[in-house]
Amino acid sequence: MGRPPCCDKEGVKKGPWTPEEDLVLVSYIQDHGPGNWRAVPTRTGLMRCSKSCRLRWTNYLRPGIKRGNFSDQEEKLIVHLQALLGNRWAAIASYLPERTDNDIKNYWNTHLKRKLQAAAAGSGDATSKPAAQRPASSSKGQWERRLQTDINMARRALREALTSLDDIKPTPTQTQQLPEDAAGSDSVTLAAACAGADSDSPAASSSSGASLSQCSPSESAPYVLTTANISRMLDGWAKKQGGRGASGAAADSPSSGSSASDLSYGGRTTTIRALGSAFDYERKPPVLAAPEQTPFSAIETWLFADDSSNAHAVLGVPSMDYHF
DNA sequence: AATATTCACAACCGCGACTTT
DNA sequence: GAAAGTCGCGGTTGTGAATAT
Repeated sequence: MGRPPCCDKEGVKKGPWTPEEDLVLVSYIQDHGPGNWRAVPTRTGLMRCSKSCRLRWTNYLRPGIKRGNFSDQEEKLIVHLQALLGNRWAAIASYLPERTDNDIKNYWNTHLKRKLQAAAAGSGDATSKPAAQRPASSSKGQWERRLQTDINMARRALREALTSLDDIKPTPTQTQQLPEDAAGSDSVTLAAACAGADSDSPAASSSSGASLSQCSPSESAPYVLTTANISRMLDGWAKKQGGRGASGAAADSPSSGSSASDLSYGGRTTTIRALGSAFDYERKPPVLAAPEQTPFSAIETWLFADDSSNAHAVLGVPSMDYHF
């Protein structure tokens, strides 16, 4: 039932977001939480379509997002999850809570795909062939059937990759945990907590933003922006500008805790000061700290458990034993 | 120094799935 | 059950920065 595109209305702004727009959006979500995106443009006065607002939030403004420089671990995890899941970026992103599906997709398209193609050309190893490179003529149903036969192969490859990283991977007790005051008394690794919401079913392969909300026992908790998160967000802008040789004055002082940031944004320079007072509605501690390590423990547990039926118990995902 | 090319990433678009009426 | 509305996903594009010529 065709519906008109949501963004073809006159007066709807497109293109890069300004800091002012970001602040308006963040402020609104701070008060109301994400969701009901349809209402966001009218209630905030933003001349953006609802889809654009949602995208901006989930891909850029949402707290807990790590930007830039994918680690070796993350890279390997993405490669193998892509082999396992195909181009289901939202599902892959649910295993990397700090990364957005868009980020992962971009990184895949710009770095990893090329890398793998070069590697495949060198080795001719068909087993490492990404799912995206499988014949496009395969229907989804056919692909799903192949998943069962591919899965052991992919798991083995992932196990090997992670085994080679044993020296640098965190111990299970070092994996990221939700702060007790935000997540309740149970310590739960993010990977496990979020994977529980993912379940790899089409209906549940939500964006990482949705996963966040599902991870939270309290609907509003993950979206509370602290000054630290906002500062980090601004540092991201500044770093980006600095990294690209633009006029980001804060580029060489990441996470400096400075109360003022000079930001070059869309060709303009904006100075934002005293964000703490600008975000007086901060009420709760950050739910997601900025961890240095990607949580692998649950995935590894699953991998090293030869009984694939344990997957749902370990990761909180449905058992993979499909019946065809 | 000027121009062309490549790279990286934010944002847009179309579609399918899901929900509501 | 059908229609309409909304949301989320994946593919693609546009643009600015970096690099090469």
